[in-house]
Amino acid sequence: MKHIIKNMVTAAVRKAVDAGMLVSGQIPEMEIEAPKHHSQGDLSTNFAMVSASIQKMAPGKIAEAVIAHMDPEDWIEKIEVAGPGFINFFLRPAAWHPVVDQVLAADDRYGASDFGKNERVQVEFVSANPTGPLHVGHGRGAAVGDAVGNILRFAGFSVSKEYYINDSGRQIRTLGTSVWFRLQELAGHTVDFPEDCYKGDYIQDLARQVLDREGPDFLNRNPDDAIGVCARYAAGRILAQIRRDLADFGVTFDHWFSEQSLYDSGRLQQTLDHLKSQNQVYEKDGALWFKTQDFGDEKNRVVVRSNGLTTYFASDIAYHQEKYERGFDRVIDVWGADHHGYINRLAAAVMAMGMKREQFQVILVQLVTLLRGGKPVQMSTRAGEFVTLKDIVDEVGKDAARFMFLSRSYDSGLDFDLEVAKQKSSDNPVYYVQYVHARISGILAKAKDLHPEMDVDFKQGRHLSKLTAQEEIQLIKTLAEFPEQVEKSAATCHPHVIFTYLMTLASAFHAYYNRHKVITGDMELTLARLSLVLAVKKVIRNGLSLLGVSAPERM
RNA sequence: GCGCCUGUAGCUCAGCUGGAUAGAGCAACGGACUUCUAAUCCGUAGGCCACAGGUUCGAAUCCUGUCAGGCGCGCCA
Repeated sequence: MKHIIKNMVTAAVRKAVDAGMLVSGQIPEMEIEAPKHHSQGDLSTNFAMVSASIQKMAPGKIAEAVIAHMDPEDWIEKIEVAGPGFINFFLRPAAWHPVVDQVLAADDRYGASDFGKNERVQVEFVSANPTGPLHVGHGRGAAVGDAVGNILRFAGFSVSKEYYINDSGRQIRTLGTSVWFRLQELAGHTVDFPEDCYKGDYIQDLARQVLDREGPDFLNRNPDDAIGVCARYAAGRILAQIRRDLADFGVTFDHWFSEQSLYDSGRLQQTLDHLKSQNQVYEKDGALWFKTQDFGDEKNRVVVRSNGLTTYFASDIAYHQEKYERGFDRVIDVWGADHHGYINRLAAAVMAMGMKREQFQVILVQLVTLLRGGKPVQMSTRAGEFVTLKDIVDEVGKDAARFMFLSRSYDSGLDFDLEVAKQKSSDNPVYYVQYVHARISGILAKAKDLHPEMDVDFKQGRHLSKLTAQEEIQLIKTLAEFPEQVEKSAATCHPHVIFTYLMTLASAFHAYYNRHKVITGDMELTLARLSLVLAVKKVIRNGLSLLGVSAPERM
C-alpha cells in the first residue's frame, strides 16, 4: 500500500515538472505513514515539506501541484492538503481487503521478509558461569537474546544463537573448592568455610553427590586433585541444570561453546602469538598488555598477568576472533548492564582483528528489580539467597515470565512483580493477548459446529467486500502494519516493538469483538468475518512465537 | 572525577532515524454479560514530556549545559 502511494507521488511529481509546476524532479526521502487522527486520512506523506528546500516553494504549493497531477486509483476516496503541507490520502475499504488474503496465504510466514539479506549474525546470550543456577537477570537476558534471534531470523537474517560456557579459570576452581569444603563438613569435619566461596544450598547437594559417587575414601585424596574432581563434576551438573532451566523457559541454542576448548585446542596461544607478531602487545611490569588504546579504549589492558595466567579478556579475544573466522558478518553479545565498562575494550580488540566497529554490537540489558505485591524481594548473592529463573518459571509460568521480560525496552530498568505476573486478570498483559487467540479459536470452533461442511481453514478471504465496519478496517490496517513492525524490531534489535504491536492488535480485536458478532445470519458476511478473525489469529500467533510465548486454543 | 542507561498522567511505561491535537495499561469515577469466553469493551477525569539554552518551517524526539536516579570504572570473571 505504502509503495503504491509512493509511486503515485513520484509519478505525479514527474508530470508536474513536465507541466512546469515544479522546478525539480528530485525525490527526497519521504515518509508515508498513518496519521494519528481519522480526520487526517488513512495514510499521509510529508513529501511537500521535505521538498520545500529543493523546490524553493512553500510546502502547501508543492502539495497542490502534486495532487493536481495525481491519477488516483478507484480505491482512493480523496486526497487533500492539510496542516503544514501534509498530503493526506483517504482510502475506501476495498483498499485494505487484499491484506486479509495476504495474511491467509502467507500464514506462518506473514511478517517474514528478506530484509536481512541473509546477513550472517550470531547472537550470544546468557553465557552464565556454570557455578550456580540462573537468576532473574539471566532470565531477562535469555528472553531478550532468544527473541532478538527469532526476530532477526524472521526478518531474513541468517542467525545462530550461542551460549559461551565459562568453564575454565578461577571461578570454576572456586566452585570445586566450595564443594570440597561442604564435603568435609558432611564428613563431620569442622571447617572454616571461605568467604569467597559459593554459599548456596545447591553446593551441599553437589557435595553429597560427589561423596556418593566417589565413596568415603575420597576424603583422603590429595585436596588439589579432589578439588579438581569436585569442580568438573559440579560444573557439569550445574550446566546440565542450566540447559534444562533454559529449555523450560523456551530457550534453545544452536551452539554451546566452551571456553576451556580455547585452551585445549591451542587457540588462545595462537591468538596471543598473532598479537605479538602484529606488534599489538607489549610487556610492562611483568605482564603482557594489549594496546586497546589504539582502538579507542581508555587505557591498555592486560592479557597475560605477571603470574603467567591469561585474563578472561584474553580468552574473549580468542573467542571473538574465532567467531568472525566462522564467517559471521555481525556478532551481537547480550550482556547485563553492569558489564558496560567492558564494551570499549572488546570493541577495540575486534577492531584490532581488522573488523569494522559495526560488526560488533552489544545489547546491554538493564537490571530487573523483582517485586512481590509491590515490595522488593530481598536477595543476597553473598549469602547465596536469590530467586532463580526456575523459581520464577515455576511460579508464574513460562509465557507470563517471557512476556513480562520483553514488555519494556531493555534500555530501561524493569520492575518484575511476581504477583502481577501470576494474576489472571487485566493487570497481566500476556492474557490480554493470548485471550485474543483463544477467543478466535472459540469462534472458529463454533462456526465449524454450526456449519460442518465449512472448512474454516481459509487460504484466501471470502466475500471480503462485506468488511466495511470502521472496526473491521481498523483491524485490517493493524494487520497490515505487522511486517513493518517486524522490520523495525529487527533493525533496532528491540523485541518490545513486537510486544507493543501485539497489544495494539489485541486491543483492536477486543474492541471489534465487543461491537460485532462474527457469526451472523448473513452467510457471506459471516464468511468474510471468519476470514478476518482467522487472519488476526495467525498474526497474533506469529508475533507471540517471535517472543517465545505460546498461543493457546482455549483459556 | 570519567563512562553507559534512564527522567513523559498518581503508578508502570510506549512514542525518541524531527511532523499535525503526546498514547496505553494500572489506580479513580460512571456504564455494558439471555450473545462467538466480561481474562473483554465503552465513557469521564488526569500532562510546563526533569530544568535551561540552542539548531529550523516544525523539537518529547537532535545538540550543549544543569539537576536527579540506576549501574560501572582490577594484572577479577
